Amino acid sequence: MPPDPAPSRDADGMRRGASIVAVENVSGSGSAGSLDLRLWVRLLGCARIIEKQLRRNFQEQFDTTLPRFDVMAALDRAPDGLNMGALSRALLVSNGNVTSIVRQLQEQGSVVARPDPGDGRSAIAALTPAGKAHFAELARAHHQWVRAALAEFPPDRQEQLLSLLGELRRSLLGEEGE
Amino acid sequence: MPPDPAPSRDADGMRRGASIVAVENVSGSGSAGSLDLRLWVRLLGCARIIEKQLRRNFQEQFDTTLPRFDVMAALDRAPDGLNMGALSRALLVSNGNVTSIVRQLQEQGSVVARPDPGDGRSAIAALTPAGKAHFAELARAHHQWVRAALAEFPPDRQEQLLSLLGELRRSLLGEEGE
DNA sequence: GGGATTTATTTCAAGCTTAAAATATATTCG
DNA sequence: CGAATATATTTTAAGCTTGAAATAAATCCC
Repeated sequence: MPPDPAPSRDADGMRRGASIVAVENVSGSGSAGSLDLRLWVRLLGCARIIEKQLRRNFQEQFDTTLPRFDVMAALDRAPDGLNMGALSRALLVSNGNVTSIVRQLQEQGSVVARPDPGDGRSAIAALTPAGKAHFAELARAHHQWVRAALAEFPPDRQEQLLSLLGELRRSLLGEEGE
Repeated sequence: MPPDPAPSRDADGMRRGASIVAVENVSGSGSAGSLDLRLWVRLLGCARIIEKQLRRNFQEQFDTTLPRFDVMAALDRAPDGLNMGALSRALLVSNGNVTSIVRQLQEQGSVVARPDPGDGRSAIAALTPAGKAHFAELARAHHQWVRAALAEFPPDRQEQLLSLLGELRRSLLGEEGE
């Protein structure tokens, strides 16, 4: 039998957070890459660092996942429930994806799905009381994790960044209101 | 037989790009949510919008994926090749993940793995000439997509955002050099 | 009413992702 | 040398993700 009870001293099965990072200064002219490429790489990198922490926290502290949290959050804001299509639109994920996540939540008792009286094709998913309570706990922890992640980044910078990202988002989407 | 040859008029199996978006103003005090939560949601949203476009472009125009591109990019910058561990560290993904992506690239002829003469445990992966050529094409397209995505966002804003994200990244990581 | 079309959802195949377990090869040091 | 330990990698189980195909129910319109 192996003599070490250590949980995992093997290779590194946990780092993550940047993917495209490797693209930094590739295919560009100089060694620094072009402005737009560098911006994209850095944006993705920051998002992944935080996302990774959140995912890990959800897994370790609540044995759940970010997508499940997303679905619960959407349902929490819809007291009368939502059908699959509405959930899919709210979360911007594919329809088939919602199916399996809702199934998980049903199995764990956080969600119920009742047939839509007005449309035989749809069922309406909603949080159970237990699900609502569970979500409240998750949301509190989630907010705390985000706060902790951004704790060293001063509020005035946060304001600036928020505003700049708002501009970016508008330019990425329609640019309506030019 | 169904009379329409249309590729897909069914439900929406493609939207995506924000996930956590649903959390906007949840569990907060007011309707706007706290600053840090809003910042996080917006950051993730922007990253996903671009990421999604890139992924779709890779799929549709080159029948490949972002992770495969990442591995090729890392190998392109290492003329002598890299072993799995180095790749895993460079890309910040798990070791097991690299294994399967490299396998795909080997099967498609873009990568070869030769045994490391100095270490029997390692094999060194490197781009083949065909892989190098293919990557050059992919990188050109990738840069063009990023440029196009950010085209409406003015360069001075890009500079500002780049710098602010640099600060954010530093604060997320060590904060070394305070 | 009833066929054609549209809409809501599920199922499916393929691929990414991780963490943990399993292998296999080095390295250390007694 | 040889056992203990460390390192490199693969395999595996579980879950997310998408897009396409398959159902099934509703709507349109002749």
